[in-house]
Amino acid sequence: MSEALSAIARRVPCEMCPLRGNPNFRPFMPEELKFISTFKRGELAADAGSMILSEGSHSAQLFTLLSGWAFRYKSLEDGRRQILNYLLPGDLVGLQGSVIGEMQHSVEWLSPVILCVFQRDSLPTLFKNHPGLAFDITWLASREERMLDENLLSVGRRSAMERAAYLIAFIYQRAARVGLAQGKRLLIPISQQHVADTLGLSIVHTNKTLRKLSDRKLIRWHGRACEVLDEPGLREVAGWDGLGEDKRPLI
Amino acid sequence: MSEALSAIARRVPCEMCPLRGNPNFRPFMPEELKFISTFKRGELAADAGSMILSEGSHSAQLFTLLSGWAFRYKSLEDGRRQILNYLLPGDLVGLQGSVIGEMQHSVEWLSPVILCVFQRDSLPTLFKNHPGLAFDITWLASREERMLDENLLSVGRRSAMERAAYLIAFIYQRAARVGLAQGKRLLIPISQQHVADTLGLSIVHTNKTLRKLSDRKLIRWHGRACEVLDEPGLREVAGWDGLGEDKRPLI
DNA sequence: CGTCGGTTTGATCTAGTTCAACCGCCGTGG
DNA sequence: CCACGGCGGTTGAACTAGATCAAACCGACG
Repeated sequence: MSEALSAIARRVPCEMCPLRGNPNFRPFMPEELKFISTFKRGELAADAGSMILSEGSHSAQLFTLLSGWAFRYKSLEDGRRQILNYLLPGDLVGLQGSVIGEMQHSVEWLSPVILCVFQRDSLPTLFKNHPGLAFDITWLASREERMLDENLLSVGRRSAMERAAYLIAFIYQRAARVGLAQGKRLLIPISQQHVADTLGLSIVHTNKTLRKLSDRKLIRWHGRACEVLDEPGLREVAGWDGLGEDKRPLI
Repeated sequence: MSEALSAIARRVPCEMCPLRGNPNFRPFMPEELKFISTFKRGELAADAGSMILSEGSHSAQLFTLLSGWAFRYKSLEDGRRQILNYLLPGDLVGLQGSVIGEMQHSVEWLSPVILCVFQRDSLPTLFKNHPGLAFDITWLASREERMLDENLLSVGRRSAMERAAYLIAFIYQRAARVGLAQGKRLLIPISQQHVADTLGLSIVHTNKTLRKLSDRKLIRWHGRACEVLDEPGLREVAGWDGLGEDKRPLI
C-alpha cells in the first residue's frame, strides 16, 4: 500500500504542466494558473497495483492524475468486483471524498502514476475566490456522471460483444484525447480480468468475446495489455458514436 | 409533450419551501435563501408520462424537483432503454445540460410533478457570489455520481433477485428521507417495465423475480405501483447496508 | 362491452456462467 | 542452469440464469 508511494521533491509548476499544451484542455487565465499552483501541495508517485484510496476512507485528499492509468471500483462482501470507470491523465481523483467526506469506492493504479496532490482544506478558498475554477470542478463532476450514464447503459442493455467493443473504443478515444495515441500504437494496460469486471461478465466469456474481436482484427491482445487496431471498427460493432467535442478544464 | 406543461402563477417563496422543514436538508442562511429566491424564476407543473428534457437538447434549464417522481434514462437506437436513476423531491434536474451545455439523457415524469425553474444564465452569478451554494451544487453532483456507482455495481454484479431487492430498498430509503413514507404506506409509482429497464433485465424475468419478493411478503404489487412491506427484509436479500447519514443541501 | 396497458404464467431457447484442464511466460530459489 | 510456481490467457464441456415467444388474464376506462 502506502510503501509504494513516494513524494517527489521536484515540483513542476502548473504553468509548465506538460498536459496544458494539449488543445483538448481549455486555456486558463494566468491568475487561475497561479492559484492552482498554490493549491497544489506537491506530487506523488505510485507503482502499478498499489491502492491509495479505499472505500470508507475519510482522510481522502484530492488529486489530479498527471500521468499513468488507474481505475475506480466497488466490491461486494463476497468479492465480486465492479469497475466503475477508468482514470486517465487530467482526471480528478477523490472528489467524492473531498466534497462528501467519505470515499465510497476504491482506486487502484494500472501503471506507475504521478499525481498532483491538492490541499483539501483549500477547496473552500477555491470556491470562494475562483468561481471559474469552482465551476470547472462541477463541470468535471458532471462529465464523470455522463461517463457513468453511458457505462450503465452499456452494462444494462448492450450484448457482451457490444459492451466489449464499446469499452475499448471508449478508452481509446479518451486516451487519444490526452495524447496517448500519437502516431504510435496505443497499449491499454489492463488484463482480461479488468475487462470482465468492467463489463459485468465472467472472465471466460470475456476471453471468448475478446477473441472474436481479435479474429476480426479490431484489437490485439498482448499479455497484460490491449492494442487497438481498428477503432472505427469497434465503434461500429458497439453501435456507438464516440465522444463529443468539448474542451475540458484541467485543475 | 410540452402541452402537458403549465406555468403556475402562484410562486412559493423559497423561505417557505415545504421541503425545508425536513431535517434531512441542511439548514440555510437567510441570505442564501434570499439569493435562491431570486435565482428561482417560477414553478412548472407537468403530468405523468410527459417528457421535458430529452437527449441532445441544448436549451436545457435547471430545475429542482419540488414534488412528484421522475426518472432519467438513455436509450439505444433500436429502442433498448436503460433507466439511470430516479428523481425525488429535492433533486436537481438538468445539471448536466446547464454545466456541460448538452443533455445526454432524457427525463420522464412518473407522477404529476412540480418543478422550481432556475435561470440557467444566473448560474455564473451563483458561483461568483455564493460559493457555499456553488459547493452545494458540486455536492449534489457528487451524490448523483455515488448513486450511479452503486447502481452500476448492482447491474454489473448482483443477481436478479439481489438487484430487484436493492432497487426497491434504495428507492424506499430515498423516499423516506424526503418524508414520503410518514407512517402511511409508501407506493412507488413505477411499472414492472420500469423496474426491468432499471435492472437491465427482461420484463418477464423481472415479473418472476418480483413475484418471489411478493411471495416472501417483502413487497406487494398494485397495478402501476409497488408497496414496500418489509424494507429491512429487502436489504437483507440485497446484501445492502442502506444509505449513509448525510444532510444534503437543497437548492 | 370492447379495448388497452400492465401483469402473469408456461414452454422453449440461448447467452453467458461455471468447472476443469492446459499452455506459455516470467521471475524465483535451489 | 534448471525446476517450480504463479499469473494470465485459452479452450472445451456441462450447466443455468435469464431471454424470448406465446397466450391468457385482469382491472380501468370510454
